[in-house]
Amino acid sequence: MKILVVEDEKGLAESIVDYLTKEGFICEVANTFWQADEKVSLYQYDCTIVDLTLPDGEGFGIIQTLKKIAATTGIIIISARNTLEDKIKGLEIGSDDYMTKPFHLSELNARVKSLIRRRNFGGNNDMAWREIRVQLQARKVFVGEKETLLSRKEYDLLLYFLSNIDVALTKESIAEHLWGDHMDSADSLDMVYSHIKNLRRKILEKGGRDYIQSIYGIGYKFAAS
Amino acid sequence: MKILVVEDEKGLAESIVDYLTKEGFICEVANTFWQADEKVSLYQYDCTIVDLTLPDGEGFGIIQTLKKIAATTGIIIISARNTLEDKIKGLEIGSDDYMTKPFHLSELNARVKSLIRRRNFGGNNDMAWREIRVQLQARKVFVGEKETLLSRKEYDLLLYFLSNIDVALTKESIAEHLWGDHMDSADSLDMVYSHIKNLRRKILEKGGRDYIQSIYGIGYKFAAS
DNA sequence: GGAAACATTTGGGAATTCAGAAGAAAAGTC
DNA sequence: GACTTTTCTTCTGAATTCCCAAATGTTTCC
Repeated sequence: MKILVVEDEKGLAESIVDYLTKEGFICEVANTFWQADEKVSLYQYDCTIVDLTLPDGEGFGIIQTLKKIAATTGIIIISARNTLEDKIKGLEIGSDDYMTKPFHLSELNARVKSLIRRRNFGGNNDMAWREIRVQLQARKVFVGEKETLLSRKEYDLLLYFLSNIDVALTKESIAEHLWGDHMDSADSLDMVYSHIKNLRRKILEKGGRDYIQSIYGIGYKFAAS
Repeated sequence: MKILVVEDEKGLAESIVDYLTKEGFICEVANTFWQADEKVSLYQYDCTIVDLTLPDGEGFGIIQTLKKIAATTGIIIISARNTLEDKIKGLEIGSDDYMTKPFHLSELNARVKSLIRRRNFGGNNDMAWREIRVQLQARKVFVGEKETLLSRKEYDLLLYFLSNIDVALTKESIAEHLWGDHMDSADSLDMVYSHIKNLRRKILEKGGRDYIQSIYGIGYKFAAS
């Protein structure tokens, strides 16, 4: 899961990233609205956290822009202003949640998780395809009737596949999804191989079929036969 | 997909080419604006990456020239200058995107892909003609109801044919499309024969008709009877 | 018929992927 | 904090796939 943090205070941005990274999210930071705009149009994020009080622009405008560019991104506003009008306006305009400074990181974390659950998977909290089934809120993965325990990377990888059934994914886009954009393309290939291998093994061990197809020179595809 | 990199710093040019080549693009380099001019007027590129700060000329002029010569080419400017005016001017003049040095190669890659996606209208569409059908997203090729597995070159070749139905393609333009212009013209012809043959075989094997017509002395044409 | 162009076959070699294991890092436990 | 356990990363060599080049056979054109 990838999160974009739009915040100009370096200290705050850093502590948010620290916290959320430890929670298993891939985090990236934009210091200005302009940067945020660019990043959102280039990459996909599961959630965007926006501080409304940045120096370089009118706050509410950017929310609408973000919405337009990437309709799939959930948005959480953080703001120093605590007026009810602002809150309502924020929600009306398209943000999904609203927090006022100061706040506890643990609360932000909880809201992010709740938001991602809500957005990506509507009311039903499972993803399923063939005999593979994932309970998102419980973070459990089943192969047929048997549960298999996946590590964080394996879990993220499986979810990435499940939300891209029958689509050819390049090794690079997989790497980018699992580690963010700070990775050297060359270095990350071995890691991708490794995690693919582990995921395959764990699914096979539970009696599942190997749906991860290798595409020579390209990457992988999750598909039936 | 072919990309032209206009950059005089050998090191930077090389690392860009390395990275994008691994991503599956065909890359060529021009060290000067003059060279770039020539190349663009001779060949077709899906995207041109231009460093504005080359020694041999006024930067913005070349963008307009490129646009005029090859309106179909997407243009990404890279520049050391970070002023807003430059950025705006660049976009006004007809570039599609703007990056400031230094940048991550992964970001450049993302921008190239996003640009190509934009230009090709979504890119998620299928291509089909007679009983040949290609699902671009899944990178699947069907002949009638049967799927056939193509290697990278074969796949590229088929796509080239499908986007040039009923058009006579010279062997040279095919070679140039598959390998770029760093090929010895003589050597590459045999390779073209080879890949043509493999593509033919794979389509015939699945019960398809042979739509690749040889035109003696010229090249090939993808057409019905 | 002869020369040029095209087609097919083959094998070496490069690039890519895989499997196993060991080392490094992180997380959990007492 | 020191220990164990898990996860992540890196490394090695083997296996696979594909690309290319050369040799040979076939067709087309004049």
